[in-house]
Amino acid sequence: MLSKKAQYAFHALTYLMEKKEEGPILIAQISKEKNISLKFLEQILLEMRKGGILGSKKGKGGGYYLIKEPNEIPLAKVIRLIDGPIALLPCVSLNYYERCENCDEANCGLNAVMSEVRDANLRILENKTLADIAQRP
Amino acid sequence: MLSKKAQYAFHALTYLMEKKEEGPILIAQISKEKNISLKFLEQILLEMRKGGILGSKKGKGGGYYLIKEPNEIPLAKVIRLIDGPIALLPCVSLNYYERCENCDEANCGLNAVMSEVRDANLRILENKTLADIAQRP
DNA sequence: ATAAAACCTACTAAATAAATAGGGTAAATA
DNA sequence: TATTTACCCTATTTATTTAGTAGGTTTTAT
Repeated sequence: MLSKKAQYAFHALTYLMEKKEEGPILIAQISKEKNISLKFLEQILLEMRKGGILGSKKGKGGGYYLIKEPNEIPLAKVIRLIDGPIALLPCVSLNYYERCENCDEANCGLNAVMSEVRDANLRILENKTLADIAQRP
Repeated sequence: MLSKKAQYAFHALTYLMEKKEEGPILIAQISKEKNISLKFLEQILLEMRKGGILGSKKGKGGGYYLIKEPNEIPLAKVIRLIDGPIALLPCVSLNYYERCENCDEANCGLNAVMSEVRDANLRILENKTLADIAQRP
C-alpha cells in the first residue's frame, strides 16, 4: 500500500495542477484545501522539490509550483521518491535492488514471478502521468 | 514490498512442496533448512493452516503439509493471508476496501489508475500458483 | 527594516513488523 | 496409563517505520 505521505503528495500535486496558472501556491493553502497537516505537507513538498518535481519561491508571493508539464511526470517517479521501491521484493527492484541471500536468482521461481509483477506495474506507472490523475469533468 | 513474514511463508511453502511426498514436516526442520526463527515460523505456519493452505498433525510423526495441490494455491491467496491488501490504496482494494473521504471515486483519476494497477497485479497473482514458484531444475 | 513564506533539522508519538517466551493440548507409543 | 513428541495459542518485548510536531533560519518583496 502507498503511505499516507504518498497519498498526500498526490493530493498536493493534483491541487497544484488545478492551480497551475496562478503562480506559486502557498503550503498553507494546499494544507487547508486538502486537509493535510501543514508541517507534514511542508516536508513532502520539500522532498518533491529536491526530487525535481516541484519548484519553489521564498518570501512574499512565494509558494510551490510544478516545474514540468503534468504529462511529463510519471506516477512511478512520485511513488519512488516518496515511498521507495515499487517492486514487491528487493531482489527484483530496479531502483532499490538488493541481492537476496541463499538464492540463485536466475533459477528462483519467486524471483521470476515477482519480476513479472514488477513489469506489469511499471508498464502502467511509468506511462501514466500526473495528467492522467487530474480530476475528470 | 512484501513483509519478511510473507517471504518466509513462501520459503516454507516451497520447502513443503519439495518434501510433499514425505508426509508431515517438522517446523524445526523447515526453520533450520530455511534459516527462519523457529517461533516466528510457528506463527506463520499456524496462520496458513487457519487460512486453509496447510494441514497439520500433532504428536510424534506430526508436522505440517500442503492440503491442496500446489497449482491450486494462487500466490494472491498467500499474500492476502499474511500481508493483507494487494492494492496500493484502500479505495481500490477488493478484499480490504475502505471508502476514501472527500473523494468521488467514480470521478477520481487516482482511483482509476490504481484500479488498473490492481487488475494488472491480480491478473498475475491470481493465476500464478505455488507450482509456478517451485525451484526450476 | 519588516513581514511573509519557504527551508531545514531534530524530536516525539503512534503504529506496525519482527522476534521471543512459555505454558497448553492432542496424539502416538510403549 | 505414562511419557514423550510436536503443534497450539496468547502475551510480551524489541526494533523499525510512519506520522506528525516544534522551532529556529534564510530568502524575498515591499
